[in-house]
Amino acid sequence: MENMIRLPDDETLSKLSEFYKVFGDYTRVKLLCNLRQGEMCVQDIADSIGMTQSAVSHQLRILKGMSLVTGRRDGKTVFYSLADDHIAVILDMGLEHINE
Amino acid sequence: MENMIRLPDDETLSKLSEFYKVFGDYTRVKLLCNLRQGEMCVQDIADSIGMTQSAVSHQLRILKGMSLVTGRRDGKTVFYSLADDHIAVILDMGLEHINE
DNA sequence: TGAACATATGAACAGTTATTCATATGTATG
DNA sequence: CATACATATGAATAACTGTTCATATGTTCA
Repeated sequence: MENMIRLPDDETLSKLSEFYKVFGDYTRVKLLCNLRQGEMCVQDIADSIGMTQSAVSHQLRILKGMSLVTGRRDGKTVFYSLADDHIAVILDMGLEHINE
Repeated sequence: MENMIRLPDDETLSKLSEFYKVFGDYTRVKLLCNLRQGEMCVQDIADSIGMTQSAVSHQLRILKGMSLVTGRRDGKTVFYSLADDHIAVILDMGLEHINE
């Protein structure tokens, strides 16, 4: 019965929905797919997805808050990358799902 | 370079974010976790997650529209279940992620 | 230290979304 | 066919969310 998972408690479910919510926005998912290729700095992300620096920074804060990305400062610039493998797997599952 | 995935085009990204958006709601994710255990009818879902029949039905329509669940009618009642394995994998990845 | 650059943040507005309530549709059975 | 039951749907409202604009913080280098 490996497939049987107990129903998570309310707090876990709440965190879970907050976690997925982060993927549920065009800008953020585009941002994540960009980072899937490797780390990028804020302005390059902004240019790549056609968004202002401010908007990207706001979104990065959300992504960082949910531990989807991590930032690494190098002088003036901050380089962001995906926090862990779960994120890439979720992106892949999503892409597979919509390609059916 | 198995890990290298081309950046999806805008339409794909849009679909992708719409897909994840469905997970990004407490009621829906609770609903999905319930269905993870096996198929359920609408009223039982409503009772289980403490929500009105109407609210659940509205959410199920969204979930069905995005092919996250499928419905099977048996007489008066309709039984819903997860549409495919991607959904369960995504739920598992999410749970693993927040338990860290 | 002061100027220039990269990033972060706060407030406000516009657009979106989930629930509720009322009601409609679909199905079985007397 | 009429009633009862399960589910679905439409409209309205209240709450939430993402972007913009202005500005603040942090960092380098002359």
